[in-house]
Amino acid sequence: MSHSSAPRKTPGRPARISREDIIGTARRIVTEEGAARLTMRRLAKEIGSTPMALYHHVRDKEELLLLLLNDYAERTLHRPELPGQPRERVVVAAVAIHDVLAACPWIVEVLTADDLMSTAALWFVEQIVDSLVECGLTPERAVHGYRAIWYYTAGEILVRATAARRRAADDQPTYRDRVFADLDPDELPRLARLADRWAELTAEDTYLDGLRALVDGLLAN
Amino acid sequence: MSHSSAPRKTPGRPARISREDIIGTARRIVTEEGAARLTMRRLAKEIGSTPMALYHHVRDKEELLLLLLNDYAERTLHRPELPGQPRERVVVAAVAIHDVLAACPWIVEVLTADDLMSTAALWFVEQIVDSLVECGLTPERAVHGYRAIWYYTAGEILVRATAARRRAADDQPTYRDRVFADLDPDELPRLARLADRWAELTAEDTYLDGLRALVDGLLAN
DNA sequence: GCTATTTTTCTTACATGTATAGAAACTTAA
DNA sequence: TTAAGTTTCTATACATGTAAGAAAAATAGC
Repeated sequence: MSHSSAPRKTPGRPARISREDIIGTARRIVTEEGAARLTMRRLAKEIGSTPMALYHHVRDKEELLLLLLNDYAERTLHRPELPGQPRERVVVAAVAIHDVLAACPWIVEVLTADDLMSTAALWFVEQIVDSLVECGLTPERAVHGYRAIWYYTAGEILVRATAARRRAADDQPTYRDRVFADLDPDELPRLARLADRWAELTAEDTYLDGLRALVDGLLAN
Repeated sequence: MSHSSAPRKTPGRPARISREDIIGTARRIVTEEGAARLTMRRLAKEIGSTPMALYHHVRDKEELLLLLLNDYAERTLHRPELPGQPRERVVVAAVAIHDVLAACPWIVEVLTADDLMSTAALWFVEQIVDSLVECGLTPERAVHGYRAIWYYTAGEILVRATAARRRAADDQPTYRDRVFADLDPDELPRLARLADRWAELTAEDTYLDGLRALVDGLLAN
């Protein structure tokens, strides 16, 4: 842990842990035992330090999770072959981001980030914005289009992940199930008729369909 | 608080607090002092009970917040005049839901709900699904279309609310600002050229534009 | 070498959500 | 009247994130 040569230059007590240590250990805990086991105390013990020492390297636990998300993106988000048609490029880039994030359940707590900001993810943002421009949108509308895609993508992941978590935690039927069980067919005829198929229909993965619709709509002008 | 007449029928110790008491008091605390001040201890004290007594009426704090959200929807989500054209109906119904939710910042913590499920909100869901069918979609595709709209709407609110919260908490420039400050123009030319306008562009409210694009795309087949 | 300064770490303490165990207050049946 | 059963409430305890400030370990100036 100590560096014998190369006299230090900065004053102050030398750090015994680094942000990289923290992220690396946190990643190990999360991948081995799940995000629920990642506590500041546990992390500190694993590193051989104290909980409050961590707070000199990360602002709070949320920042730690964001760093973890960037780290995860950096090592899992590989650049795919993008198709030649710009419209398809948008779809493929968005799907790539979506699939990597959706495979990572603990992400929910931080996915409300403004944008994806790891340098790995930025390449995808670039591809999306650039392809939208190539399709004829102004740069401004291309940025807005990318944002709409991001809203849709983040929303899909968040809503589905939360629903899955609630289903896993509950043995009883959901609140939603109870509400749908006794809909008034006069007040809400369409929903009443669909009630018994609602769970099945909303369980289907229609991310790609919605994405294509959104992209088509964005480019329709 | 005591009911003199009408002999009780249920065995067991009579309840001193009700779910309605809890929700009502919680609503008062949240509207008067903000969601951050709503703690189980504070709520219990305000009601004149103990924290753990609340747990016989709500499963946990998350359920309390969900109940609070439904309560809020019930009293704020009024049915608007819907236009005659079904496509416009979809847009107007979605915007109505969006605007009510977006005006309610504390909602973020529970907005990852599967769907909106208050009876007030269900009317809007009915309108959206029914209008999509009237536009020619099958009922199945209409449900999927509604879900896409919900993903987009929830995502927009969550992402924007979280971004606003982070901006409010931070005096320093955001992580995003720092990343955008030194983009490599060779690697990410489009983003580099837009860098200094990114904050401004993403701050614009383009919910309606994105919604119209999505609806157009959903109906384009 | 001694002191001041700076940076990191450690100690202690608090607020919060909630699990657990059991007491209290009812109704019903014997 | 008492015993059993049921529901609600209370007391206590624990894990967690993190604020506040003391302590430690380095450099810089004298």
